[in-house]
Amino acid sequence: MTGESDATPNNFIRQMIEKDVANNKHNKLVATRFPPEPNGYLHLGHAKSICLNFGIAEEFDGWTNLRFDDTNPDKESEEYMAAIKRDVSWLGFEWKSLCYASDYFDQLYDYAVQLVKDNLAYVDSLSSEEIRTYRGSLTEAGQPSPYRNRSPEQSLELLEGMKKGDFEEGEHVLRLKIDMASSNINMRDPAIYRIKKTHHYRTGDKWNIYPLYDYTHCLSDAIEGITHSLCTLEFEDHRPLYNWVLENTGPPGKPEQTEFGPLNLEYTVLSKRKLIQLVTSGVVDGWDDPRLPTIAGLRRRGYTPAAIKEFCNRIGVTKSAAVIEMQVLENCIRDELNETAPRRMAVLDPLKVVITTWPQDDIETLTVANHPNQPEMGSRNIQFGRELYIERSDFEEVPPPKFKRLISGGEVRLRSAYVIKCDQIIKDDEGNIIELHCSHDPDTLGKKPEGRKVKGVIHWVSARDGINSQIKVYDRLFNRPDPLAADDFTEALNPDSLTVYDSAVVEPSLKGEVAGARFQFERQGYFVIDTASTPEQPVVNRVVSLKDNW
RNA sequence: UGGGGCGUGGCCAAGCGGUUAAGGCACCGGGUUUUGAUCCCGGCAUUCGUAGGUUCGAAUCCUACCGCCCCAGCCA
Repeated sequence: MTGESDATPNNFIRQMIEKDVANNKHNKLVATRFPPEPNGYLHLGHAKSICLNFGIAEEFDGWTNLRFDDTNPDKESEEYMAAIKRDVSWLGFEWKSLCYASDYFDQLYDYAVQLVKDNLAYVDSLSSEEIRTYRGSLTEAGQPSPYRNRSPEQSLELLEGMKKGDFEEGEHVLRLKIDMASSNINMRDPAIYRIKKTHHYRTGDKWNIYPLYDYTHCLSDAIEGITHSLCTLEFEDHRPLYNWVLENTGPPGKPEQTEFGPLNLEYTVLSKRKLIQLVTSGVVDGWDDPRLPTIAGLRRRGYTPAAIKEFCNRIGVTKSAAVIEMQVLENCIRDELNETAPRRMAVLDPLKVVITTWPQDDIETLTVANHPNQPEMGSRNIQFGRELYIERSDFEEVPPPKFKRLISGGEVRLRSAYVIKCDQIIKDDEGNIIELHCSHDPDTLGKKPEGRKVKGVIHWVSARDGINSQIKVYDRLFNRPDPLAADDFTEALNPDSLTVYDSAVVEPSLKGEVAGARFQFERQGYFVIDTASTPEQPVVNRVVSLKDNW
């Protein structure tokens, strides 16, 4: 692909790992994990993490686990797990092991029991509101819970009761005993187990308590032998806790957490919570709506794994909170499809043209290259006849300055065919242009016209042979670059994010193309055959427009 | 006003005491072109948040200040 970054992506994490390997750290092993919670579909932000985790392990001959962080059965589902697996695979990555945090529930519980015995954890019986109050604030130290000095024996008994289901949700919680006065709020005796009597899709009804993230994640990393635990910036404050748990439980592995900046993209949202809101409210048509920055949405939109990976390369990995412009993403898919997509012609908004100088029933077969600079992509035949369709926007009665297309009395080149001249405009009673009568210059097929210059070229489709297609053109989902900065982000939704062209006409060669096939419709953009296509009528999504410097 | 981070052109981002301060996206020219695309050529930071300091030499080291992001779930 043109423009593809040739160098290995260099960033501070890669440099750190390179150093680790050189220093024989972790016995030169680079083991990473991609640990999504199965509570939604993956999006571009996850793609960045996936490319980083799988990419870096691959580069250093290590491995990567896919681990579901399934510690909150209230929000998680198997549908999401299936979608996540499909998306990671589609991106082209292979995990070493498919893991689940729930696989470690027994071990996690054993470690918790040991922490209680070591007087490093206790059962607190304060309500969640009381715990919040006791925690203090950003500027005030917290106060110890009255239950903090409960004896290990008593805590153990209560913990056992919590596990067996003797208590109601919220009655007790298991907390680490660290430092209520810590300037890092995460260290003020964080809860590590809560009572939750929810059925778990993997462990069934075995557990009435479920471990929390800070406790689960580091131990899961250690148990799996992860060496480099890469996560986003918001967990930076959690690193001391991550290390505290590992130091005080002593699992076999010694993973180290390193944080990088999350992805932000203009004119969209990359937050599972916000995305789920758009999906459930019906603002968009499911998780794979082509307007969404989900992997499933991008796939349906016509993006390729290579383009998404290239995007991840181009944006880099740093510790700053970067906001990437949409053009960076768009240019990745343009660069790829410019090279690989066969060219076709399609008219989204048809305007009929009658070539009055062309005999009524004559048909001429034209052989047209599938790609202007790649002859190896071959050619196809298209029919030229008396009646054609051109794009309504390619004709102007009162043209703006520098308009290079068809005007009254003017000439224009029909792409791969003849130069025509507009002789007459036909209008209906209301004054709408319904048809154009043109004459053609028979001496302009494959050659320049004699004695004059025709600068415009427009696309067309034969009225007799063209087939109807539904073409969907997408625009940005939000009309401001930072929708989350609005009081209510749904108010920033772009009402014109989808335009459907029901009477589009495409070359007959598009008939029967399989979903996922990509083309360039000349002068317009790159398009992909949608899964909703039927053998009779192709349904086509616009991936991205061509650049338009006019 | 506690703690943790981040500040290099419009947006990303290399840079790791001695370089004319990479590269991509965007933008502005000019050339080729039967896609206003692609491609090609050229332009685009005397300066690295600001102010001091160290040094023969600072985007890189030190100090202070300024700005922005994250943290007070029994979410992850």
